[in-house]
Amino acid sequence: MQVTEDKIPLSRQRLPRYLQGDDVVTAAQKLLGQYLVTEFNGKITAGRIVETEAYRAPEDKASHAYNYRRTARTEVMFGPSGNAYVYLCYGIHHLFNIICGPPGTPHAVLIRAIEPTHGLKTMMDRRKMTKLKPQLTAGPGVLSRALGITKELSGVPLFNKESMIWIGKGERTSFQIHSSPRVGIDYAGEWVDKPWRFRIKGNPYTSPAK
DNA sequence: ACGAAGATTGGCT
DNA sequence: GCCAATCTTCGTC
Repeated sequence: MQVTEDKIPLSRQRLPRYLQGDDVVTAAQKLLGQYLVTEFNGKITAGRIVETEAYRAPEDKASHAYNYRRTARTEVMFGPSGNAYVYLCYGIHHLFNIICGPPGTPHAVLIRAIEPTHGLKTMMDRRKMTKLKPQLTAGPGVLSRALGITKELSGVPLFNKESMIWIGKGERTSFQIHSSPRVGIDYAGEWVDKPWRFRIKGNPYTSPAK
């Protein structure tokens, strides 16, 4: 598998308007094709976002912030849009979200998969992999591990000049978006069926279908 | 080669 | 007690 590095711009950007409005479903689609980038100890790792899910609290039962539920964990979702929300799943996996919506509205977009583009060797070291395979970053838990993202980063701004993590502007390329129901939320009643999972059609780095 | 099944931990109600 | 993603192991083709 060949991946071309370095040609792709990873430049930081200012907080886009679509993250501040109340349409988190559109925001989840607009984030496809952009780059999720981290830099720790001078090591840059990045990948193109190829799969997302929208979470629309307070109405959305599948969200941790359903019905404005505030806990130590969810508190950052009530903070500024454009910040990170990172939580622990199964006590092991750190799942990365981008906070969206008008002030006080706890919308979020979960990043479910990226296509690795920069720092492949560093990512494979972190994942203890010797051969490049899609499972390097195809899945919300493994992508965080590859990029070095942990819940310590929950609440940090993604659109300022200094963060160790940011959203790099993607080049304008055309692709088809495939939408389907979200996964792992069987308890969420009527919200189970909303087609709020978005993926770049045909991309091999999207997480396994269910 | 591929799929199903089982084991695993922390945050919440 | 309920919720969740991934790795490993063990079938079957």
